[in-house]
Amino acid sequence: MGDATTHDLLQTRLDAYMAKKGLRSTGQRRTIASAFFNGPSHITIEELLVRARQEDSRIGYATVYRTLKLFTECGIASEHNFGDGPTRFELADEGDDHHHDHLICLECRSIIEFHDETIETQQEKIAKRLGFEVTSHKHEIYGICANCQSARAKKKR
Amino acid sequence: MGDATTHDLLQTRLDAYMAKKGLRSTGQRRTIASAFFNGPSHITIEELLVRARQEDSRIGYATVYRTLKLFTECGIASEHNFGDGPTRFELADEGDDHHHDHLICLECRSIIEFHDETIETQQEKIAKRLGFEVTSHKHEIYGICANCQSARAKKKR
DNA sequence: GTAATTGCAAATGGTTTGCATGTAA
DNA sequence: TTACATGCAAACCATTTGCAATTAC
Repeated sequence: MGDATTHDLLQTRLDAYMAKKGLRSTGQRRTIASAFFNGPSHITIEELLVRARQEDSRIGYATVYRTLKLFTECGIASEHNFGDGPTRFELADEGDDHHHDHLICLECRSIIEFHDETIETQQEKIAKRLGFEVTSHKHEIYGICANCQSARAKKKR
Repeated sequence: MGDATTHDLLQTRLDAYMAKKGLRSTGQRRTIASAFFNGPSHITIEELLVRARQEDSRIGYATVYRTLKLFTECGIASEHNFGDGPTRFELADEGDDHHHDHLICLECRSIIEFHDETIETQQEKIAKRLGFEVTSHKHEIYGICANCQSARAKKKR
């Protein structure tokens, strides 16, 4: 993840989607896409706006919202809300077999990604048993990360 | 779930929490508690307000919010937001071993609960491997329920 | 040329809060 | 009698939308 190949793939998917829908490749969209591809993961609209404005200071709030909605629709971005503040966006997984979920530290708000085939499989089994056709899922584990645990232990001493 | 025993248990936990914090047992709180215990699961603040007002028409919006925050804090309610509209509340599970998660139909918005020990265990394993101390988790599967699938099939015919 | 796109500001929806009044203990 | 609780309206925050001006194709 994060290499040129991934970006190319996602860029291609975006281009295809825009072509199919008759959408236009504008300067703002290109700037926001670049900020999104090159910025940190789990980025917010606000953070993205700051980065995009370094390229083009006239970019507006609503445009970033609209553009990220577009990215999500076409499948190159996925959104998560981890229960505090605003929605965060990340590059989409490249396929079902690459899907990842998150552990979120309630103290420092750091985010760790994990992938677990056992859970994915089990989930499918449950859905099938209940006659459910799965579209997507959200699996978030909240807790205290290793770092914050030792910081706490230190404080107590 | 839903039997008198469960309610008694939760009521006791609520009373204990209020006593400990020096909070008062008011008419509004009793009314809202009763509406929550006897109403449908996955209820919204709005729905709860309507029900509570059948008992006491002067109950305000903010009071229901504040009361359900109290219920959540003391552990008798748990909240979920399934991505559309407002937060929904349900009676808390009675222990870690009873924890359940949700399947949500994107078409009819029905909610199915499931419990899976394999997933719970696997989740713990992942957290431990990453040095994470788990506080809570959220596992939601979104898709199309059996009913809506057959309704779709019928439409196509 | 024309339909898509943008920026802005205003609107929205869910939730929280300040404050004067009411009430449980 | 004195905190705590309540109702109301206003504030808040993230997000969406209407619209006139702009721009890609």
